[in-house]
Amino acid sequence: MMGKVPLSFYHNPDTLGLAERLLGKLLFTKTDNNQICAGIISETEAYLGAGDKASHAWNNRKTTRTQTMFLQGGVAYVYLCYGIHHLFNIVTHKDGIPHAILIRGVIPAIGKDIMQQRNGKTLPFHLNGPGKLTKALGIHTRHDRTALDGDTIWLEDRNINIPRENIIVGPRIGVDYAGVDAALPYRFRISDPLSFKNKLL
DNA sequence: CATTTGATGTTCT
DNA sequence: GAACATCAAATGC
Repeated sequence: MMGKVPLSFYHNPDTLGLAERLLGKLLFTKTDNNQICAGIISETEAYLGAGDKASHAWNNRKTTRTQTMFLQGGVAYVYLCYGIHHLFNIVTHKDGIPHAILIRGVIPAIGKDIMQQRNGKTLPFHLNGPGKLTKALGIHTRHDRTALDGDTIWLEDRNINIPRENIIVGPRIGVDYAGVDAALPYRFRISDPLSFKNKLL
């Protein structure tokens, strides 16, 4: 299963399973300057829509912003957080079910010089933080609703397999407002990204 | 070290 | 006008 991830992958109703399987896949962008960058996904969070208080689409709340999440899986949901950070999510599930997966971390892999320019100074080995990777990859709120089978933002599977014992599952970050749902184990991350440094690419 | 704060803009009440 | 799926720099021990 090499190559570009097909739209059908994102139509899967098992959003939690998808969030885990995204680890190790490559996130590609070809945005502002038409140059290709990619990073290995190292951290994700699942947001399960209507029944999930931490989700923007909790209780099927439909607004201009959240409409994107109600689309069929396989499009980008990009929104602005705290006035500064553009956060990138992947919409999953079928049309009308507002599930999404937030990408919280990547390991820069391709086009690192471009990513470093965007980042300002140096480019760390591990870009941990949802606002940081979008900056380095050139993802902007203008990419909201971008289909992930095009040539602007897409994922590729390069057979990087993350063993189960190297995946840490835990509660999501920054969602304390969500009451009991804040404690749900919907966050997935590679336990020690540094240990993969030599195996990758 | 840990903790607080300032930046900044869109959305929702 | 408050809140917000954040981050880096400044401040306080």
